[in-house]
Amino acid sequence: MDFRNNEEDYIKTIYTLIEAFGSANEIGISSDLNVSMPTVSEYLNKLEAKNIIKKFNRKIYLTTYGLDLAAPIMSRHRISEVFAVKMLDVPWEESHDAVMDIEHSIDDLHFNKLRKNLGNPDRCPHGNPINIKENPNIMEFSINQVPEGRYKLSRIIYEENNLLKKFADASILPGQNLTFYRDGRSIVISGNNEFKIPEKLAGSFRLVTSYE
Amino acid sequence: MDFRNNEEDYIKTIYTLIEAFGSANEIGISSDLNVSMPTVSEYLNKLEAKNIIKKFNRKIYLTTYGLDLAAPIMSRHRISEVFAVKMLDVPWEESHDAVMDIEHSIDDLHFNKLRKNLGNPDRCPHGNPINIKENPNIMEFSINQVPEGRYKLSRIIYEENNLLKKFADASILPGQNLTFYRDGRSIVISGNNEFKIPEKLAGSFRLVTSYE
DNA sequence: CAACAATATTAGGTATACCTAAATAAATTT
DNA sequence: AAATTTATTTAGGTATACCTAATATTGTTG
Ligand SMILES: [Mn+2]
Ligand SMILES: [Mn+2]
Ligand SMILES: [Mn+2]
Ligand SMILES: [Mn+2]
Repeated sequence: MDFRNNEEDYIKTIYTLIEAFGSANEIGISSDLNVSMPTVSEYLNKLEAKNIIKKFNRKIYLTTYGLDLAAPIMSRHRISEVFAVKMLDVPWEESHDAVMDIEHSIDDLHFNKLRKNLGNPDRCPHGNPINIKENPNIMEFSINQVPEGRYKLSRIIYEENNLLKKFADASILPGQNLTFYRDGRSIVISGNNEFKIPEKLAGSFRLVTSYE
Repeated sequence: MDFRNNEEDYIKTIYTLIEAFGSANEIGISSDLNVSMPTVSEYLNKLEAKNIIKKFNRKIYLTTYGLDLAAPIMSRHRISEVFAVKMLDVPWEESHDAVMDIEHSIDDLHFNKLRKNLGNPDRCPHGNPINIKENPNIMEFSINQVPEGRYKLSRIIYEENNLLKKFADASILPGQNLTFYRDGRSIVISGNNEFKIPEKLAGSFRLVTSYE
């Protein structure tokens, strides 16, 4: 009876799952928001009735209206993460979890001031754009689109704690280089050290060609 | 169905009313928190059952335990106000209202980091101490304790929007000088301009002798 | 001191976001 | 195709913080 998610949390989670993996499903939402499946099912009905999401088969998508709602939500989330890193001394890999209350507690007007006073960042600590409607104009690929090799990490879309920790431990933050190779249904990534992640997560991190 | 107060809000409001006026009552709490009288009555029963408050006649006080709870709550509130002024460009007289969500959304550990990164303030923008258990060792008086005349404003405990605005408009912020005289049941205060406030509020602002 | 005003409480009800247990539907395996 | 596993929904219920209308209590004052 402690954490209660609100509409913004549902939209944020759905947006992120779609951006990372193409669509969202109820299991993913349930595990990201730490609520039971019936709770998700029920909540999605509300979002559907409000024309925020649409389901095809069992895949969940945001409507155009839903995307319009998502833009400022993602922006507030990502500015909050920059704030957490710069003003609360939170390590970048923990910043996603650290802001889950803050992001709802400041309005857009004040978030703009905060962003300015933080030096006008345009990416969150994980490399994701603060303005999702701005096309960053970068040639980004997800791991399943490119051959094994060496790349620069552009961003990590699905900001899951354990995943982020692995990157942090290997000193691979956005902007840094990594090498990867496939091992069956897994992907082995190395920076300062090596770690393995399931192929399912491949869509979540985006790479650019490394010119170094 | 938008704003919902939680236990911290009730404790903060009760603490403030007691500090400003000696005790709290249900009407004061109701108007400060914008909730109906039955809601207050009901909530106070819970706080009493939890040994946080105690009623004598109709006057409400915090227990020792309640005061222990109030200390970090007031601290978070007041650090939030400094943050609002410095990082969100909020005018000092509006900062109290601006932080009503923020103050609940950051834990003590991170509030300490924030405070440090804000330059270790020890007062909120209204002059009130961030650490309420530290005795500021200042000879402070409320208006009903001193003769008419010229004083330095030390702090404004009851941070009510209209009240703060009057001080701001007259350019009297904590640390600045004011002159006052009595006019029946009102008090007339002047800084850059003159305004009148009901005697009831006298306890809320504290003065020190001005040496200028 | 009765009358009126101010303050507080009771009674009965709402919305939101949760939950467990059980049922159903869809996708994978044997 | 039947059996099993995975994903989703239904049914029925909880806690928290609110509300209005009505009633009771206390304080003030003519
Ligand atoms: Mn994040
Ligand atoms: Mn991020
Ligand atoms: Mn305040
Ligand atoms: Mn203050």
